Amino acid sequence: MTDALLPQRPPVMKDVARIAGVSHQTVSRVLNGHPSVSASVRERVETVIEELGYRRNVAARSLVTRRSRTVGVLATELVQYGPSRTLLGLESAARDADYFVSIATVRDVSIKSVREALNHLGDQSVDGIVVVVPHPGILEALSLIEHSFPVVTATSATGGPLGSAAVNQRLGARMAVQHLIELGHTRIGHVSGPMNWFDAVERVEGWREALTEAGLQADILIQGDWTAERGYEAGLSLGSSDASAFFIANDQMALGFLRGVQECGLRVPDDVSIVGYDDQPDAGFFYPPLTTVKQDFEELGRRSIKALLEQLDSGTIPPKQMIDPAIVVRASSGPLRR
Amino acid sequence: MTDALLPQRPPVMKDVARIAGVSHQTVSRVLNGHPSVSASVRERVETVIEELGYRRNVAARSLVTRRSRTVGVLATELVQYGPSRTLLGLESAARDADYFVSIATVRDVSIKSVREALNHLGDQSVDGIVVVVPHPGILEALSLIEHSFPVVTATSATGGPLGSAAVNQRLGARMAVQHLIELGHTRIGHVSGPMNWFDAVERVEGWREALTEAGLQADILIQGDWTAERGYEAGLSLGSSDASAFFIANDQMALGFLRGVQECGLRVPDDVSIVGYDDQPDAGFFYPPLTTVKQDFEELGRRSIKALLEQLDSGTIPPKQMIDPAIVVRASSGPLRR
DNA sequence: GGAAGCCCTGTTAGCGTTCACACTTTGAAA
DNA sequence: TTTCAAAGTGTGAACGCTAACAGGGCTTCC
Repeated sequence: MTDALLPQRPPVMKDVARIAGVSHQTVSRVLNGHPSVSASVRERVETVIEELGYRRNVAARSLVTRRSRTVGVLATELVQYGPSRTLLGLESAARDADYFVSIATVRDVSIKSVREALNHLGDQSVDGIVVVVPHPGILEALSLIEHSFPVVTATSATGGPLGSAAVNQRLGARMAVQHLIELGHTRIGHVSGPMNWFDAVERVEGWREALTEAGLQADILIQGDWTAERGYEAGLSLGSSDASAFFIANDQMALGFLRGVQECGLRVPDDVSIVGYDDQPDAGFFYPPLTTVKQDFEELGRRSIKALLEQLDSGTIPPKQMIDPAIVVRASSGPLRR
Repeated sequence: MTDALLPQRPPVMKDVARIAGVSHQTVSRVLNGHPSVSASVRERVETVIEELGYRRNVAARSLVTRRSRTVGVLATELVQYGPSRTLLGLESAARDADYFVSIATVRDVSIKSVREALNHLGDQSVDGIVVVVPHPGILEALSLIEHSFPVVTATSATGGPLGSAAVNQRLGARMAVQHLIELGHTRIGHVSGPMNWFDAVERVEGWREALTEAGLQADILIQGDWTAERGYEAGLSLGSSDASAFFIANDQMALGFLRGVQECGLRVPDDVSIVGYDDQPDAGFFYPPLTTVKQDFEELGRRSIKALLEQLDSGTIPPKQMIDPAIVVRASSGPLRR
């Protein structure tokens, strides 16, 4: 009765219903786009909703529907270029589909921290999660831990039974190596990422395949860890190999590698050609500008959400999505000089 | 009765209560750490909770408490080094405090997109939000839009009526300039960020203050936009100034600047000294390694959450937190040579 | 010995939605 | 005319939790 004049309480469905002269259920129907509501009533209700600034209470809604319209993002290394861009794509696609995005990061790949992160997301009763953690270790942990929601991965080209979107990193690596072969190089080394990353494995495989198919040896392999520091060390130690070109698994390592190589007195690309991976925004301003492989990580995020929502709607796992890379040629790679 | 054997339905409070032989309210009390529960009952209930793997339903809880235990993060430029690190800190602090983190990004600074993001977070009835968007424009929009939850900013040293944590960027800029003055430089230029960023403004101010206090002119100012490309252009145009040293507002621009300067035939640091800002992970592997200012952005995130939760508990706005920077000296800065 | 207090526990009533169903009205088919 | 279906609308009961109150023991005090 009296509550008609208490503006401090946000309006609820009943308020809308009362003012529009209908039942709360009709308001609900309008809100959910139910077909059997007459046009005139629908319009009247919508007007009142607008006037009152009514917004539906998600807690009450998800209490009864058992859906939260929230997707969880399980992430790590959010500071790395790829993952952070992916997150951006995830968020915008989720918002477009009227979903919320809740994040949980893991600091390490232990079962314990994955379980904690999963519990955290589970507590919020997310409808599904997207894993932006590119370690097989995580997927293993995931398969060991019981969970009640669909999981989609947003990373590499391999990957197991889970629905996923992926950037075709193997192809990207092949393109990089192909480019070097076309320039006349025959001894092409690789500085890889840590082998507990899918991305690293895929890029190694692509490197190896391209060389083998061209009848070349794939025997100069240095394992790195994505950091510029490790790339620098690899560059310094280059003297012990006879490679005239290197494919480096990411741009940051390539940056360090460039410096290491140049400190040894070698010139890039005259003495050694270098190709990176990621095309992070400043790769064009390395010294010299870096030839690298570009991936659309934002698109990866968007497709992952799409795959997850499809899985949520249909219950079936949609076919894997592949996103193709492109090579960006700059000054760090050039023809072989002998 | 019969539902004791239906494992597909996740257990609810009543199930725990029944098995433990208490009322559901007692279970609730145990869960919420209410003092007046006897030790024996508490233990019994906890055992059952453990056995059943019971987890409390947040939707039901927040329906009645009108709190969601969720903090919203309003962010943009999540790919930039500072913001992405800040997000990491935010997430871990929030999780420690048993809060969820829900993100909403804005692509531009228009009132429209801020309102949309705010509505999005509001729909989820977040308890408060942390703004990681360093534009005054956003704060302005924020103050124009009606919102019903506390807001904390995580950025710069100035900032208005809102609670906040901040990195002391003015001090950081002063330290950078101080360092150059100590090396004997008297003509010190600055390449700034876009002036619609607090961070950019603060760094300019710090630069200006340090110079003025030393009795030096602060008249060589180039406006940039954080990108390496713009830094590169600035570096190329350096010829038209008589500066022997430059303070660059972030590392990415410094990278481009380095390259531009060197393309002009100048050597770093022999002909010109350069100091950046951020100490992003690969700054030590630029060519030459970059002297820069380090900020603990993760700590910034943590303190922001702390400030927000305090505000949530006490209702009062806690005093602003300041995080001090540190200078990291590398090879890109050296004594003045005349 | 009874009133008063405390500690612990249970009962009841919401929170704001959606779901399942029941009820009217209308129009067409029988 | 009667019958039935379909379209539109309303009613009541969940959903799983917490808040407020109510009660039953026990001690304590006059």
